[in-house]
Amino acid sequence: MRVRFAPSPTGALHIGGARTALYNWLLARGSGGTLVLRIEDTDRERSTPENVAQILDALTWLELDWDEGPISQAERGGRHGEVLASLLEQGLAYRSTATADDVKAYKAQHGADKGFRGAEETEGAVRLRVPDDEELVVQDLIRGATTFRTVHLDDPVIARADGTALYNFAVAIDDHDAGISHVVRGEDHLSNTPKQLLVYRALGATPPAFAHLPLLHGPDGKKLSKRHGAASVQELRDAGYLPAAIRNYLALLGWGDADDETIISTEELVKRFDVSRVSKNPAQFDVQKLRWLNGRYMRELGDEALTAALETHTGRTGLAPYVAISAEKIQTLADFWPLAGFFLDGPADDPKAREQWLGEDGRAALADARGALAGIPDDAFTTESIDAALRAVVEARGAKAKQVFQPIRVALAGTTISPGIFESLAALGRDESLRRIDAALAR
RNA sequence: GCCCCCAUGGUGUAACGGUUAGCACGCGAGAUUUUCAUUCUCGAAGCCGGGGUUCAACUCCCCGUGGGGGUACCA
Repeated sequence: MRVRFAPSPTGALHIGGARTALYNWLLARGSGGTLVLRIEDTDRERSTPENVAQILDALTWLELDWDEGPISQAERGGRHGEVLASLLEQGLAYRSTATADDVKAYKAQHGADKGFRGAEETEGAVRLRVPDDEELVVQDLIRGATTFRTVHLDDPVIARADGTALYNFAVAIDDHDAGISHVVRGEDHLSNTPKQLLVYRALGATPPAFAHLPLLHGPDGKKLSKRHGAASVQELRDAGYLPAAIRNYLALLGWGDADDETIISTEELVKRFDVSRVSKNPAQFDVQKLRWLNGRYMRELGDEALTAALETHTGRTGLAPYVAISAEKIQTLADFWPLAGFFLDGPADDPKAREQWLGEDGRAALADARGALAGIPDDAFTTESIDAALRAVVEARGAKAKQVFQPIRVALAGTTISPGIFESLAALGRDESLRRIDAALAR
């Protein structure tokens, strides 16, 4: 089995593209086949080296490796020209200067459902001759057979007037030459497939097996965009998601197993993935579920690996003491700093928190707490001893726990949200804790 | 307009002719609790509509409706 993945070099790797890449990868890895990466760079505007590099970078970060490629248009141009000349010579294609308006006029005359048939000229773009009335059947691994009648099909332009190949022509030749057996791509290509089938036929080649994936939408049913959380793999990376979590989420977004488990390792995914079970419905990207899943993956990482990931993501070091006590409170790597940054950068400034918890009562409680904490020797400043000391303060004051704990929290973190208060004090150390409490008391 | 695809709760999916229509996220309630979370328990919420076929239809067929895609000298 030879599977090919052919992203378009638009710069960012869109989530839909990432899912397509994943499915191709799972298919190839699951079958012990080969994954061929080809860049669909027949578009002259978009195919910049920078854009191609970005796509490759995103795939690498997602840990979706490939066996061959990337193959690009530059190295294929000669071959495309060869085939083109041959088709022209055989009369399977012809030159035409017909424009989109000419096609419209043709339909106005012959009927809206009649495909455009041009007259042969000596110059212009190259169009493929489409048979009069024939049924072209796309055998799709997901949808079964889809029939297109050639009467409805316009003679497609396969090359520009300057002889450079267009997508529908180039893909077929490239895939055929690369010996591709499976083409898995977005549903937006389904309607183009009959044109490609015609190219395969002109080549005298057997077409590969196709699988057209449903498209992805944002929460509002519209096209996925940045305001939906993230639209590209690059954005997901910046937002602090883990590749493994994204792979798991994407796999489940449009595919389901008979035993419906939610958390599936990539290894397990490779074993179980089956293209024919891919859903036919377009799916909406749900950031909430991705966040939840990512949280699970982060906690499964363990303190050491999570610390490493967080240090890479934040660009800071010495995070280890704060990671373990924060892990259960964050869902993405980006969630960490707002929660635990105060350990290293000092308390945040939240006037509302101060107002609510450092009023007269709060300060009194804080003063008592300070006394209790100061009574703990420096080498015994542990979660346990802090716990005991503070609970004694709560009891002595006849207060509710939060009436004592929240003022301390605000003194240390500046906000009302932080890791556990005993753990936070212990992580900060006796001296720094007392210093921050004094500072809060002095305000 | 024309061509093609699709249709299970808010979201992603499972069941594929006979089930109280399952699971997960989210949501609501409760338990745990020092905040926020985590974890656990319980709950609300679904087969687009109409015709067939069949003893029986979410499952098969047709029509309608709705959504999506294509219709470029883009990919």
